[in-house]
Amino acid sequence: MHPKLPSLTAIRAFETTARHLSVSQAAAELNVTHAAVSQQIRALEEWLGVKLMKRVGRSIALTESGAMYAAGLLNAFEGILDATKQVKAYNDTGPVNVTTTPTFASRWMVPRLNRFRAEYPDVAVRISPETELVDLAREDVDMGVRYGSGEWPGLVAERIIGGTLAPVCSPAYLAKAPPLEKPSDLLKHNLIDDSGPDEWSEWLRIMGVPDVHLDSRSFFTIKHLGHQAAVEGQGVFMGVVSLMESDLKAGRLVLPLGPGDEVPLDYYLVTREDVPLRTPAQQFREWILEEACRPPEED
Amino acid sequence: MHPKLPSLTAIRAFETTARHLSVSQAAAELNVTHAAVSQQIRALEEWLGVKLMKRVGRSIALTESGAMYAAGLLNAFEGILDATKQVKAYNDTGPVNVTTTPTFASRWMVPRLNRFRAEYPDVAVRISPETELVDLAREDVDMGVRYGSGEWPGLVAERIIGGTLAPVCSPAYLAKAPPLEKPSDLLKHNLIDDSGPDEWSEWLRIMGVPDVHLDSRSFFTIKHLGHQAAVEGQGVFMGVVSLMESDLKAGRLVLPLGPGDEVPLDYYLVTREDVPLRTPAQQFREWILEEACRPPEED
DNA sequence: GTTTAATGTAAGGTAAACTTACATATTTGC
DNA sequence: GCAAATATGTAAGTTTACCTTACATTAAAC
Repeated sequence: MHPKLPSLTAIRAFETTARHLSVSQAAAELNVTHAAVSQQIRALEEWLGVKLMKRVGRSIALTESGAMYAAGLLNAFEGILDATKQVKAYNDTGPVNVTTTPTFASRWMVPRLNRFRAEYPDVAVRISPETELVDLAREDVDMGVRYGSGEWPGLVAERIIGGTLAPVCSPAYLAKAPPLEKPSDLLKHNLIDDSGPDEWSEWLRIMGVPDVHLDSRSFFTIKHLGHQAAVEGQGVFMGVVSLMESDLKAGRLVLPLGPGDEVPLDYYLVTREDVPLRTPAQQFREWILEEACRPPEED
Repeated sequence: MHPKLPSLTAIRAFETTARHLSVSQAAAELNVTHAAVSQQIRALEEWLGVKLMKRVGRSIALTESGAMYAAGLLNAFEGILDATKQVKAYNDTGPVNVTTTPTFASRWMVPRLNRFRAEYPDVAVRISPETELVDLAREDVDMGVRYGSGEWPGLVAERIIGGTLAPVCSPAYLAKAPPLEKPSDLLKHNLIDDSGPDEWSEWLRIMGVPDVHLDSRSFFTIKHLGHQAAVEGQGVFMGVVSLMESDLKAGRLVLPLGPGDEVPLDYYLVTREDVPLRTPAQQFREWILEEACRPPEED
């Protein structure tokens, strides 16, 4: 009995040539000579009994049958390539790459990492604090931590901690500053901002202080260090309560207005829906989700 | 630079083995020895740096990675197989196979086939009159002629001729039989049927003769020869007007009640939506559609 | 415990695939 | 319009990837 499939080498030679519409370029891609490719195509045509390509001037073109065949094969080879990439990625034992916001990294992740290291000494983890949102489809990223509603298309989001926002300041600042008893009082204070004015105005709008026109001069704009500026008594900072627990417990910061916002934004661990996590990343994911349930500790 | 893909021979060996979960069976399918397959798998595992299969007792099983990889490859190889089958089928110059109803075949198709033969002497055509509906997905069928509404999922339907139904009988029969002036008169006649009672009762219902209880004894049931029985004066036959044109013109049959039905059923040429017609079938299709527009001729 | 039926490994053989070399065809440039 | 440049096509010879043969290993069956 005849085999069901022609030589795979021939099929690949044809597919590559069809993609480039050039025997020479195909040969270059396959690291062989053009003669090899040409012969493979001829063999395939003989096996099928069908002419797949024709010479047009000094280049080549697909016949109708060839175009049909190439379309099908293109798909199939892409499938093989994808599957191969996926297995290799899945078995990559390199460091787990986690992209996250700078705040979450420094206030939540880093303080706990030593516990992970103790539990899984063989798994290397690389935390990349990124100001901008990183596309998880990037090959060098295993997972991310995002602040938002938990709805991201194509991604699986698992809640880590609440994202309740509240204004905070140091006890010293509160003592010597103007009264701060209701949200609208905030307008007379130094508002520290480390990302953009949106957080403040959004929060004020929700708390019933509408039509606030905050121009950029209303702020200390200190990139990524707003929290520290608040501790040092430079003004009022808008922060995520669950990321300031240790400062609140230690009395370095206070909540003059109490936590009261209902913005439904939280911190989520996000992973790709379509690609399975490789083993070390699975371990890190499980650890994070366990850690998220753990009650906060004294420090 | 390393090639992007491992040896395709190795990939196929692995895919086949994964499908059978047996090296020996895979070897049998590939027409090689088990040792060849075993070595190919080992080579693939080394190339990937990933263990894909493990020995379990005296047979083998897939590892997690192996299962993942096999699933992707299975798809891809099926794609290659399908594409290959399709090109071969597309370029098959064997006879065009047309499945159709016996009536349409004998009354419309066969009388015109000599014209097709004259136009395309190299294209062989095989008409298969089938009482039952034939699945067009069958590999040995290029197209079909079906009687119906023109709506079939997955199929392209192109109208050939109208399917208007009407009772017919021979002039001699009409002369000596009871009067036949309105539809309800039919109940006193010999009704010839060659498929089942449905056509008659459906037609009578539409023509405003409801609640007719026709039992099988009301009929001459003469399989596939009803038309001829009518010509011979044995009773009234329910036929498709456009398939009886020559008899009507020649006076062998008459329409005692005139053509009057509005059943929206016609004869359609149907082809598969997902598979392109091979060249000879394309030619036959075009010829049929041209012929459908042609005015009827004397004979 | 021997037999049987599967997979794994190593050494050597062979055919498929590749390279080299030359032929052919068409576009480009002068 | 002719030579040069740039493609692809074909044939003969070489290489190497793949396969076979032969034996080892393992576990289930009897």
